[in-house]
Amino acid sequence: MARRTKAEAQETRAQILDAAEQVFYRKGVLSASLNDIASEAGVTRGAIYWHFKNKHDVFMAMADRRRLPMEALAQRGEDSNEPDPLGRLREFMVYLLQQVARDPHQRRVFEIMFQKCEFTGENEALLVRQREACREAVQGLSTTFRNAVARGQLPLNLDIGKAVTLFHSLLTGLVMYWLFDPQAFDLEACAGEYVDTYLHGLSATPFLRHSP
Amino acid sequence: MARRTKAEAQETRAQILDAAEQVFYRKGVLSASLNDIASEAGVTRGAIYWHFKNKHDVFMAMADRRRLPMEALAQRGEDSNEPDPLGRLREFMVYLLQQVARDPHQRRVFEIMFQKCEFTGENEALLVRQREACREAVQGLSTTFRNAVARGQLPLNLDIGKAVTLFHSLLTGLVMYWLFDPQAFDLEACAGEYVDTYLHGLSATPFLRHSP
DNA sequence: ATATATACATTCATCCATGTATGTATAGGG
DNA sequence: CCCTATACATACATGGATGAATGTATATAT
Repeated sequence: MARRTKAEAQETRAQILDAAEQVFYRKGVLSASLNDIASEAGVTRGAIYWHFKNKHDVFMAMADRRRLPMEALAQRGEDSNEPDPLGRLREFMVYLLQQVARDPHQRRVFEIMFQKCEFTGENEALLVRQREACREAVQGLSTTFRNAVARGQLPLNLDIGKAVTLFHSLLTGLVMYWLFDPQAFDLEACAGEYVDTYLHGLSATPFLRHSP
Repeated sequence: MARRTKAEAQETRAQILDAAEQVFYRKGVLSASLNDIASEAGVTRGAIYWHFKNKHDVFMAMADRRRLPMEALAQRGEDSNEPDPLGRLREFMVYLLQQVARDPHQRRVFEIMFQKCEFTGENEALLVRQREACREAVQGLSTTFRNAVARGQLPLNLDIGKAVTLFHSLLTGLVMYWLFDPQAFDLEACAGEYVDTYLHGLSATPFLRHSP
């Protein structure tokens, strides 16, 4: 086999990333060899080295590809014209949780990140990137929360920073716990209930308030 | 150097585990070689192979050693004579969170488990063990919650299973988020507030209730 | 006091993953 | 129609980690 057309080349690139996702999931990122990925993709290591610099490069590309398509959903609450920012927030949370429970792709990528990856050496770059992405998300969420306060959906003296921290912790914790032990509880069915408990708490709790 | 006394041998064993903790933290479990651990401990690989079967064995031993000394604290709420099970629960939660924030050892071990370890191949055994330990903990916590209900500290129709799931998710999420980005929030200072929000929510929320 | 098991250190053989260098057939531009 | 960059496959050199084998000096039991 030799030179393919450009479209075909992009196809093999995608196949390599698909294969990487599978192999990373089965063997872990560090334990997976480029040979494993190559044979899973039906190519040789040469193909991988043509499209990517090394395994780390493959890993970054794989992580990038499944960039949550949820950002759009999340940002709907940031619009100050949105009459129901809290509703959008709820939608987003439930959707995220159920998506993890339903979509095997999402689940695999999360599982790779949480359980099959060492964030060390080169890979620490990914941690840094995710940290930055997370901080941006926190900014956006803060806006949504402020909108909800302005619309009277949340108390005026709510400590938004702490609310966002709890938001993030709840989602992270539920996803991690469920990936850790899927039989422990039914994430898809109960997502709404957990989210509602959190949201209701924001209004009902005497905590999470500004001091003055 | 040659044969040491039994006490000295136990000392070198401990040194090896200390070194493993350091090296695992710096390089990740899989990336760390037994040479790294040996030189960090001031011994040769021979010593490690004497005390342990292989790297995986070292890893398991390390994980075992720092078995949370919190179990005792957690179990205080399981005693049906305890007049304030909810108080013990709160104590435990706050203690756990603050311990992670304060004790570098605890923090390192958690960070190794969450960020510097691939749960794959041999290491999956650890996941299984932790899952079992977690399920036992869930049993104990359920007892504590039932005691709290019996004492009138929590509503009668509280869905204890879901309450425990939220409990676990909240702690996991807060610890993970903070280890992921320690500058995002002050875990030590705010631990109590987050815990109180959760506990208050258990009573105040209309959710997490049994259907009948 | 001696023998033996112990607690390591040292050495060796092997394997496997990586990176690179080289080969090669073809797509696509001039 | 030809040339060259492309899209891989193949071959090779290297290094580092593992596990086992062997060496060795000394606790310790008898």
